[in-house]
Amino acid sequence: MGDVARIAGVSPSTVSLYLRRPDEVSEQRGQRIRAAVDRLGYLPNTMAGGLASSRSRIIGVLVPTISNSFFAATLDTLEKRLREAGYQLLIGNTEFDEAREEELVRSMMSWSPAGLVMTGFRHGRRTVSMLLDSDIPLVEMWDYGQPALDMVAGFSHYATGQLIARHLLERGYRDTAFISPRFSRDVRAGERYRGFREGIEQGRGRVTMRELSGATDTAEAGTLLSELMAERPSISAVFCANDMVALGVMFECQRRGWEIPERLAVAGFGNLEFTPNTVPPLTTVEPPKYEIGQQVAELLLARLGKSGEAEAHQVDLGVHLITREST
Amino acid sequence: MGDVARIAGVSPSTVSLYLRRPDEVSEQRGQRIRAAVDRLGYLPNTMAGGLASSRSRIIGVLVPTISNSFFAATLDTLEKRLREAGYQLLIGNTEFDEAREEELVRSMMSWSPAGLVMTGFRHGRRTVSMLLDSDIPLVEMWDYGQPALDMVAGFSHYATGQLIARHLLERGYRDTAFISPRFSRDVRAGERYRGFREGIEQGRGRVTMRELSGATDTAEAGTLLSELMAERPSISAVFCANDMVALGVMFECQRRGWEIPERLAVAGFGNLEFTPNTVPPLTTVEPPKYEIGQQVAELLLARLGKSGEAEAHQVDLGVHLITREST
DNA sequence: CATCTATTTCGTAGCGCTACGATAGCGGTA
DNA sequence: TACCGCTATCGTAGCGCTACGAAATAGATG
Repeated sequence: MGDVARIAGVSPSTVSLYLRRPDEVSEQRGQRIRAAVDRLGYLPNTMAGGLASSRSRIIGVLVPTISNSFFAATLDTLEKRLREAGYQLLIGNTEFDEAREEELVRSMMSWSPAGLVMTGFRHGRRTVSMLLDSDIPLVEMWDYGQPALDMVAGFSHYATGQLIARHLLERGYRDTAFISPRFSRDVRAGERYRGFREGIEQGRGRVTMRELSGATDTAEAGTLLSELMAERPSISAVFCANDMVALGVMFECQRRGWEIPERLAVAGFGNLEFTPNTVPPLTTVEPPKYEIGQQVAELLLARLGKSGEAEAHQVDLGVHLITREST
Repeated sequence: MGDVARIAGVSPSTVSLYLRRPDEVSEQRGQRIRAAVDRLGYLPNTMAGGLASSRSRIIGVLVPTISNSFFAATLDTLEKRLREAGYQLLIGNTEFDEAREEELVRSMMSWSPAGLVMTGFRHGRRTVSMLLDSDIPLVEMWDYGQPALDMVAGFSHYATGQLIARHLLERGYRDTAFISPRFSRDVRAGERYRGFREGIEQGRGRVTMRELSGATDTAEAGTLLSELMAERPSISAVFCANDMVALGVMFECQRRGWEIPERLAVAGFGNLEFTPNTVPPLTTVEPPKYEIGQQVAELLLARLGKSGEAEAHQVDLGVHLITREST
C-alpha cells in the first residue's frame, strides 16, 4: 500500500481511505490512486485489514453435509447474495456430529467472522455458550418453531408432516406408511414424521414407520417397501421422507406392476428436479431451499448494516404442497 | 494471549510457541498453558497470526455452482480431508462466468491462501497471469488432458465419451443421439460429446445431437426426445450427458411404452444415487467425484508439506463404465 | 481581506500475533 | 569447580493495515 501511495503521490492513509470509502476522497486523487493500483496490480492484504479493524468480511457457514442437494441449493444462493455484498463464505461440514460442530465453531470464531450460519437448533452445550458469549450475528436455518439463539430462517418440518397427513386423509387414505433415512442422520425427517403421525392419528388413521439403514436412499427404499407391504398389505399410501426415497418406492411399484396411486399412493418431500416428471408425477412438498439462502443473507445483511439494534428476527418461509397424480 | 501468558506464568512467546509446536515446550509449562487456555476460553486470533506469519490455513475453492451434485460431492471430501489437516475452505461460485471467476480469484488471493482449487482449465487471461505471478499452489480439478497451470486431479471427459461410444458400438447400436444441457453451461458435457461423436463416427455410426435450452435437465429431456424420435425414428440408442437427463428420457419411454433397451437403449453419466435402481437399471459412467476431492487434498498437502519442491503433479483418476440393462 | 466552518488529507499508534536472535538453565565433561 | 554445548524460554521488532485526532486546504460570509 505504501508503494501505491508513493506512486499516486498521496499518503498511505488516503489510499486506505479511498479503498474503503472512495467518495470521501477527492476525484483528483482518487483517479491517481486508481491508476497506481492498476499499475502495480495491488491487492490489499485482507488479514492485515481485518486485524486492524478487528472485523472481517467472512461469514462462517456450517452444514451437516455439503453434498445434500437441499443444503447445496441454499449455499448456492447464500454465496451469491453475500458475495454481492462483499462477503465470503467459510464452509464447514459438521457431519451430524456435535463435537465436530464445536470444533468448527471454534475455528470459525478465530477468524472473527462478521456472521455465522448454522443448520438447525441442536447444538452442544459448549457450542451454545461460545455462541452466546460472542456477539457475532447468528442465523440458524432450515428449521423453525423451536427456541433459537438469535435469528432464524426456515420452516416447520412438523407442519410439513401435518400438511401431507391432511392431504392423504382428504383423499381417503387412512392406512399409511412413512419411509425415511435414519432420523439420526436427518433430524428434520424425524420432525416431519412426528407431524405426519400426529396428523394421521388425529384423523383415525394409522402410520407404519420404517427407517432405512444404509446411506443411499433410493436403492434400499424398494426392498423396504416390499417387506412393509408383505407385512401389512392394507397400506394404501406412503409418505417418503424425501423425493429420492419416493423415487425408489416408485421404481419398486413399477417393477411389481403396482399402479400408482390405485394400489399405492406415494408422496415425497423436496420437489427435486426430476419430481414433476416421474410416472405418474409425484405429489410432494416444496421446501424453500433457495429462499432460505436468500433470507439468511438478508437477515445477516440487515443486522450488519445497522449495528447496535440487536432485534432478533425469525422468519418462517413455509412450504407448498404440490399435488400431482401420485396421490 | 497476554492474559494466558500471565496466568500460566510464562511469556507470550512461549504461549505462542506452545500453540504452534507443543513438543518444543516443556511438559510442565505446557500443562500450565493448557490450563490457562481452558480457563479463559482463549481463542487465538487467526488473522493476527496470519498477518505475522504471512500465511494462512485457508484454501480457496472455486466451482461453477455448489448445487451441482458432482461438485458438491467433491467439496464434501475435500473439506473433510483438509479440515483434518487444519485447513479451511473459502468457497466461491463462478457461475460459469470468467469475469466473476477473476473477481473471486482476486478476493481469494487477498487472503494469502495456502492453496487454490479451481474447476477446469478455462480461465480468463488476467486470471491466469495472477495465478502464475503468485506462487500459491493451485489444483485444477474435474478435467484432465489439457495444458494446466500447476497440479491437476480429474479425468478425461473426451475419453469418457469414447468409452460409451465403444460400448454402444459393441452392442450393435449405430444410429445414436446425444442429449445434453447447453455446452456453455457445462463445458465438460461438450468434451464428452466430442469423444462420443468421434468414437461413433470411427465405427461408421451416426450421432444426432440436441442441447436442452432450459435449466432443468429431466423435464425437458422428455419433450426433446419425442421431437428427436419423430424426426429420426431409426435412432436406437441415446447417450445422455448426465443421469438426470437419462432419467427424463427413461420416463418419456415409460410414458410412450417404449421398451428399454429394445426400442431405445439409454446410457448416462454420473452413476447418481438412483441410477442403479431405475427400471431397467441404467448403464452409466461413474466419475470419481469423491476421489477428486481426496486427490486434490493430497496434492495440496504434499506440496504444502515439502515447500520448495515445486514438482507439478497431474493425476488422471479415470472412470468406470457400469454396464446395466438399459443398453 | 480576515474569519469561520466544512471538508480533505495526513501522521501516528496500535490490532494480536510470529520470527528470530538473545538469554537463561541444565547436565556432562575436564 | 569451571567450562561447554545443548535445549527451553524470553524480548523485541515488525507483519500491513485501519482508526482517530491533528493539520491543511477549500469555500462561505460579513
